[in-house]
This record gives sequence, structure tokens and C-alpha cells, in this order.
Amino acid sequence: MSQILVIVGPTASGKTEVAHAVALAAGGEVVSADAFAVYRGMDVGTAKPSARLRREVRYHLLDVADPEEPFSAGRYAAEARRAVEDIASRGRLPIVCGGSGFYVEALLKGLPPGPARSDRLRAALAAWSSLRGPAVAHRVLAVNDPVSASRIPVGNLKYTLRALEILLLTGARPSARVPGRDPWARRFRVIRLGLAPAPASLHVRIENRARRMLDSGWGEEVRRLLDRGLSADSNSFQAIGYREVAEWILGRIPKSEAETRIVAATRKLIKRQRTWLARETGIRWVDPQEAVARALALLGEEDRETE
RNA sequence: GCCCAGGUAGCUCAGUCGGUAGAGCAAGGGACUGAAAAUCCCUGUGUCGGCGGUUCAAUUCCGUCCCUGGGCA
Repeated sequence: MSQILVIVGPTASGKTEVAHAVALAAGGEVVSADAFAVYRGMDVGTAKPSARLRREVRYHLLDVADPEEPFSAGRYAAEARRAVEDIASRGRLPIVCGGSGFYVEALLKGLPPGPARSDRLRAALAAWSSLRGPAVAHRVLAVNDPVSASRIPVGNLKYTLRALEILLLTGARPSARVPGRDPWARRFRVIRLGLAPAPASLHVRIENRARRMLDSGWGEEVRRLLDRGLSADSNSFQAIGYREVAEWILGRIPKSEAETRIVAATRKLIKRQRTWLARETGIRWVDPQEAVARALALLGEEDRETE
């Protein structure tokens, strides 16, 4: 049975280093699980692995979309599954590594079947709700699917509209749309490793990382994106730091202010990532220092079992 | 030295016609069905610059002192 190694953990916990080292040691290839590293031309701000690393190890699901494109968990899952299957079919180890918990879940557990999303419908719903207000949208949802409405706060317009989108697209209640018990992952032995650095050291890391990114070309990167006409509304531009860096290079805020905001936003992201991962079961939490050794040991167990 | 504007939550500020105060941001906790680094929910915290006075009651009114910013000299 082929194995998949899944490495999760908060931003800046050192996932990429671990994945890379394991890939070299165990003959693996990395499948990124990062919602913003999928975008071409967004390298510095997404902490993508360097060109040198990418020559040593093959990375998948990086640079698969233009920054103008919307992206989705569904598209991610489909492409990542193809990559995993391809890697495994060549007898190599797929290493799924990233901090986008929702994407990892979509890959491993699958998303509910049926029509996925409609940009046209989405735009129409957005226009309608901006006219009628979020409360009306929520009420319409409550009439058609009280269960969904009770789970979604009135203030969460994005979730409300998404539920209405599913309703209109499938004709069925979103609450009845059970996330499919997708059998896809069953053909693999999935080993899930979580990196859990001490909070204090993580904070130091994100501060240093933000400064290093700002000093090593993030400004130029954002300049290029703006020059090619990328709208600030683009999905890709929602990535942490890009709006802040844009304000800095446009002279609206000092660099130090951009840095402060980026660090704060990253801290909040880490909090949300922790909350997400805390409910996931089957993750072996390890000290980042020991992660490579633990991963290799866990992979080795399988070898002995099969021998 | 004089005049003016301020001093209230970690930060920026609102407010109390006298009855011990609240927003945003930050911080902490949580949710998550194709935007997820997104989106949203919950939670505190205060010698209201110091000291006096008036008052049943002062963060609020009066006096004075200190600090900050601006103007005048």
C-alpha cells in the first residue's frame, strides 16, 4: 500500500524545510497545500520554496494559476489528487505540505459531490445582497434552509451567499449536502504529522520572516503585480501582506507600519490555523526539531510491515 | 513667559447637560460544506493626568500643578 505523508502546522513553523529534507531522504515529491502559493508571480510573500530547493526536489501545486484567477478548494483537491496519484504511480513518496487546512481536508476527505460553484450566480447574489442588505439574504436562507441559517451568523454574508448559491445551483438544501465520505484516500496509508513550535519562538520567527521578506524583494513583487493591472479585489491579493506592501510602495504608509500590520495579521492567521488543526484527529504532533527523524521512522514502519 | 488645544482601555479616539464610561484596532477564545492567508462569532481590560475645592455624589463644574502638541513673544 502506498503511503502519503501529510505535514501540517501553522505558518512559519518550518514545514517546508521538513518536507524538503524528508523528500530528499525518502525519495519523495512535495505537494503544496497552500492557497496562495498556487499563484504565479507571488513568491516572496507566500514564502515559496526557492528555485534551488525546487531543483533538488519536485514540487507540485505551486504556480498553477494566474493571480487574476479565482481559485478554489475544489480545484485544489482535483489537481492535488492527480499529483499524488502521479507521484505514487512512479513509486515515489507524495508529501502533502501546507498550512491551508481546508485544502488538506478537501484533498483527503473530499468535498460534497455535485455542482461546485458558479461565478455568475455568485456575482448576481452579491449584487442582490448589496441592494437588499445582509439581513434579507439571511432571512431568505432561513426560509429555504433553516438548519444552515441557524449555523451561519447573520453577519457572515459570505457564508450566507455561498449557502444560497448551493441552494440555487443544486436545488437542494446546503445542510443536506453531506461532505462525501470520499473513499479516495483509503487506498493510501496516510501519515499525518503536525509541527508544533513553542508560541514564543514562533512569534520571533514571524517577526524575522516579515522583515526578511520586506527586505528581499516583496516590494518589487507587488510592484510587478500592480503594473500588470492586478486588481486589489483579486482573490490572490487577499493574501496576508500584499495590500500592506502595496500601501507601502505607493507611499501611503511607512515600511515599519506595513511590517507591524503584517506581523499582527500573521499572528491571527496562526491562531486560526491552530483552531482548525485542533479539531483534526489523527495528527501526530511533533517538535519541529525532531520532525524529520519522526517522519522517516513512521515511514519505515510501513516498510517493515510489508517485508 | 503668554495664549490656545489636548491628557479617558496596550494604541487611536468618542462620551458623560454631575449619578464611577464605549467604539475601532491590538490581545485572548471559537466556528468553518469549492473565496480559506478568506469570512464570521464570543470575551475582557480602565486610580477617566496629580492634588485641592464646590456637591448627597466629580472622570464631568471651579482652582492649581504636571505633561504633550500648536501659536505668540
